[in-house]
Amino acid sequence: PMRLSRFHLPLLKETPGDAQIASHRLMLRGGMIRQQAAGIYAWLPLGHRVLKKIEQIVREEQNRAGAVEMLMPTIQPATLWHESGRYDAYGPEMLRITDRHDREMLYGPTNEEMITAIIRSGIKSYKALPQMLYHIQWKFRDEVRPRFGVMRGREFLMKDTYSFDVDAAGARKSYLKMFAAYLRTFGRMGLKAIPMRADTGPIGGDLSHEFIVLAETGESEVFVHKDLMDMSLPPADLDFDGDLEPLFEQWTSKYAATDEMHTPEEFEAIPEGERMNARGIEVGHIFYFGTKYSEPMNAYVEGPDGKSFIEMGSYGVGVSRLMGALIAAYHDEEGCKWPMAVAPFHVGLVNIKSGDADCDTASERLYAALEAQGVEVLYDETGDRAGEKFARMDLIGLPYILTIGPRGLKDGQVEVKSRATGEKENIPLDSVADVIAARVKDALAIS
RNA sequence: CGGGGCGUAGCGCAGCCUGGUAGCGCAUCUGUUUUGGGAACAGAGGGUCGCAGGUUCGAAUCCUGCCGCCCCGACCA
Repeated sequence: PMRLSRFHLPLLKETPGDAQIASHRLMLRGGMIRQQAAGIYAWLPLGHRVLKKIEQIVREEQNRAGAVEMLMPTIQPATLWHESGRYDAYGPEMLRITDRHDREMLYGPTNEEMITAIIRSGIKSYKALPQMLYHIQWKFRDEVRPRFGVMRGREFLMKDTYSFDVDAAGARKSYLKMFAAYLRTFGRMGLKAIPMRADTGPIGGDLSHEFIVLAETGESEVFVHKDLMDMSLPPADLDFDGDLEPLFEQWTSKYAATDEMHTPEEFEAIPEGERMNARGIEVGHIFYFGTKYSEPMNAYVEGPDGKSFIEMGSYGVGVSRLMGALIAAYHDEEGCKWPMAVAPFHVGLVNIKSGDADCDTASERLYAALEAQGVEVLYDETGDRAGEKFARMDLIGLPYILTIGPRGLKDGQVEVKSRATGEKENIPLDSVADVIAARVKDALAIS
């Protein structure tokens, strides 16, 4: 709960010249981010709240799937990367740093090496496997060309999970858990993310998928079977330890590929009315890569048949990029239209005539009542003009905008506007807190 | 990394070609009148013109070098 006058919310009426796409434009105009260098952004209070909401949904679904949270540092020693051979292989995308003792360090672009080192020193027996660990941490990749604001930043927040299994069959199970968890994660945010087969590199097999949200401004071209658009999400009580093969089969039997994995003959075999050609944003990527790191880094377990290298997979979600994808999916000319699950506040409360004793009293009471019910409220108690207040609320895109003014108050009514539909209704002042609280709970319960 | 463009007040821009006291709109501050969907009027404040060097009596403007940022391509959570 927050009073607007105390919140740092620097809005821009005009669009900064360097923002080319809607999500970037609205994040700047809505006071969510400010650029500090090419591809590097400060997260202002409003943007930070959304980022934390996204992060929390990702976290809950990881936990549900049985992954365990930890936190690895952003700065890593180069020694680990020499072991895997990637220090030389990674190239200029990796930001290399030298410390005061002339030691080679780097700002982590990913964490396979570090987590492998941690596991190899912490696990000796095959009985300790499987394990799945994740963290949500800032990464840095010195992209040749950062662009589209937070969609392709150099610094970005990523959730990365790593799985460790005794054998390939176990690794497949871990992979399927993350596959299911990702479907739920993106679905809960209101995004339709479609898993698409991805390049598995030298490992081969069918165990790499990109999760792609369809959006006009997406960076990659995608080809999908229309049926995938109507697929329902795995339920909240999905048994992650049960058999996930049918679910995997259901989602992967229909054609879905990005341009680099696209096979036109196969796609054109689908009846024309069922084909879809669109653009998309990659919000997640899962890999099974076997012993690619465990072998060079000598991460093994002892089993009945002697020692074996640990079978690994890694699973990434672009948390900060998701915020851009969400705006791409939910906005109009006036501003953002946040789904309840990721909205920075659930409702905006507008006192349209602050200074008027009746309006002030009613607004303060409603503010307190909503807060008491756990509703997150941004309360505009400023003396600005009505038009500015409404435009501001539309721009930042909170799901409900409650307006208290002399006109409605005369009849004991509060105007409630849904940002998503634009519909307005009047609700009695003495019941509006209950009604709205119930709706917010409802919207959040869809998970 | 190739190609293109930009850098002037918090934001959006003009001025540069043709050198001569730094401009406009929005925002901000003060006052008055307003107040139910981005108010009106009056006044005010705010600038190392990206940085450095050069040419010139004089440089935002011309020349050289550097830095930063954006766009298009090749590459990627």
